[in-house]
Amino acid sequence: MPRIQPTKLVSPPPTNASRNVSKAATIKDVAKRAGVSYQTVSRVINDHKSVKLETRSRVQEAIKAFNFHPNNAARRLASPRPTTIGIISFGTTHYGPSQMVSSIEQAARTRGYGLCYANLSALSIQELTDAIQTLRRQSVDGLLIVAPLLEVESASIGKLCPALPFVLIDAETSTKLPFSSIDQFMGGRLAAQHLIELGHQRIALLNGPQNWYDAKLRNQGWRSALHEARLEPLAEIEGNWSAASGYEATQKLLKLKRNFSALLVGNDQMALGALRALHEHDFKIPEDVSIIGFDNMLESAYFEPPLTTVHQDFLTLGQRSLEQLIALIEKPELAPRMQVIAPSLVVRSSTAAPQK
Amino acid sequence: MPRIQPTKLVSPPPTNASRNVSKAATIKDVAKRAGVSYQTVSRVINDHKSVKLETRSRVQEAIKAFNFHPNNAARRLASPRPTTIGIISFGTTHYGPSQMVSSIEQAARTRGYGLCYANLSALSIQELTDAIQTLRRQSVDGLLIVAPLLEVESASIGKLCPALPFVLIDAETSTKLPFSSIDQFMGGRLAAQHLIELGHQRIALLNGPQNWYDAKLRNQGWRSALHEARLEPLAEIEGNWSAASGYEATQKLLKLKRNFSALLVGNDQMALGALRALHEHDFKIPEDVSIIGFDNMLESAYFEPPLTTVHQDFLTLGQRSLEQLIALIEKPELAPRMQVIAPSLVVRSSTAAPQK
DNA sequence: AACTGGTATGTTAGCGTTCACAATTATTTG
DNA sequence: CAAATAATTGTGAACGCTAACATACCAGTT
Repeated sequence: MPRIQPTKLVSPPPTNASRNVSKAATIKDVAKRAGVSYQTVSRVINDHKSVKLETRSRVQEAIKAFNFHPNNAARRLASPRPTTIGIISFGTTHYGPSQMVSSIEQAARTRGYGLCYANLSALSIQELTDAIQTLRRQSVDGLLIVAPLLEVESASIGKLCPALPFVLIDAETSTKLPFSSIDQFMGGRLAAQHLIELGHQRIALLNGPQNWYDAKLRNQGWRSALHEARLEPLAEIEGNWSAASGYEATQKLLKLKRNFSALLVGNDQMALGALRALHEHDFKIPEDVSIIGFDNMLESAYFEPPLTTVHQDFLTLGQRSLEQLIALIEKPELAPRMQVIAPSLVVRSSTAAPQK
Repeated sequence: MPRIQPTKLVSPPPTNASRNVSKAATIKDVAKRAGVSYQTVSRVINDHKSVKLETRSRVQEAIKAFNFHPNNAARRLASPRPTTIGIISFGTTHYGPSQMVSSIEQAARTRGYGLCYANLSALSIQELTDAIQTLRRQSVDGLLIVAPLLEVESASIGKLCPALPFVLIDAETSTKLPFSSIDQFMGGRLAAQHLIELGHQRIALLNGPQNWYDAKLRNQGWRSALHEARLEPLAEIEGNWSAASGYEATQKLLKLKRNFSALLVGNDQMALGALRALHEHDFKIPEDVSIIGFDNMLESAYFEPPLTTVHQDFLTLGQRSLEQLIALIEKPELAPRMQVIAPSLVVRSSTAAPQK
């Protein structure tokens, strides 16, 4: 028999059913169906020991029936247990950062942490503040910052993150903030030493952008090794990490006619551009010019010729820094303050002894 | 005067102060300081109109003083307003996916949404289920899935995401699930047509991994154009997107001695490997062999020689699919179901008419 | 029989916010 | 100037969960 609608209701509010939003089941729905109190359901969810096996399975069945997922917001609110970490990255279209982000995500998931993500579109305090704000709103329990910050920015993070543990990755910090990185200085030295051992004396530098901490350190590493061998760089020029910039920088370098026999390059992508420029001027690599990159990106073994470079283990770095952050969150007093991973040299076919 | 400790307390529980956790300020603390009710503070936070200017600024001051950030967990719990979207990605070390993830993050931030992130380490239903579960726990309001899922997986997402809006990006779906992509088939056709117009007839295919939807479509696009020109592929071989696999595949192809004059390659990285292999066998590019890639990754303009390829606008794709998801969340009935972006051909120096 | 101690469950009170409404004050209007 | 209206502020409840405590039950001790 059709029910008579009260005439007042011209347009009834859309029911959940009609909007297909069908409010998610809660712990109470599950409890009712399983015939227990909601607290028991909570115990099952959290793997609490003191629940009878039979009750437990009954609850689990109900959970499945409702396709129930505990509401994380409520959980966070009710319990101080940390559940989410935030990651701030910069330049994820570059090889290193993107590697790191995915290894961190992987590690976080296995440790039971969720991940919130913010990306910097520029290296400014403003952007950084924004990103931190965004993540704070997500109420993350800790922050992993994968960005080549310089001292100024690093220092301000402490202020931006009161009462929020964080780990800096590849950032400059003299002030004992917790950080993790690969030893860029050492990497630079490895590269330069390799050229020196081959007998090169006329060496030019193709730097990465000097507002990146990594780029600065690599440069210092190169210089340190050169200096030890009583050499001076023949010329020096700066790119922005891209192959395009490597190409242009090398063109400029060639115009200088300084006649270098080897080129130290800030990363593999710029090295690719450099190779291109040298080829256009009919230089043979490595006979006429030796060239060495940095990063050991997957592709560099297939450059023309395969590139000698410095390998960085981004995966390990990502994992280690996550561990460090979790330690910092869970037992602040025991956490290591800093971690540095050593890079290694990968010799391929773009370097050789100079021709006489 | 030293205070005498009660002897019972052997190890006092660490106070908040000693752990430097100093519980974050809440809306009530702010209210008290500003001399208003907590509701008024809430109004200020949410930009509600009916708050007197003077009161508002008083509250804002208090907010600053406490460095107060609204607790998102509580907010979510109390209000149905969506705040967070989840992104599931695969293969972020590749050019396309990483581009997309960062453009999506950018767009989400400006729209006021936070981003939770999960990465698939493999293309399996298991991994997918895991990732969705992880994001569910974060109680995201919608899902963006950047993964080259095949029909099987796409279909199961509907079941895995009951009552959770999502958009598939670059996934195969015949069943009208909301999705967004770049027209891979058309891209394939563009590439093949270019070679055909140059006069090539002996064309070999270097496919991407055929369990990726993109790779399949590109292949179909190639074949469709070849078929129209009454051509058959001379040979066909499969790589896994990496430069390494492109190198190996090309070596195998060369062993077949099928004497191809042009090579259609599934992406730029494999094309890099192919170039390397061909150079090792002293082929001149493009005189002896023309080669064309896919993606137009930043580096491809600096390959040896600069690579002709198919450009995909990942940034736009990322933004559009975010818009689509937000529409789906906010007004489900008005949201577009699908979006397809056209790719374009970029001609550089790796293609030319075949030698007679 | 009364006590211990364990195991299994239920009850109460928040967590920090927003929502719907009630209450107050200021401003207009007839 | 009273009444009506608008602007502003406050109150109670609710969101879904967990923590801490309270209760009930069952051995096994003394």
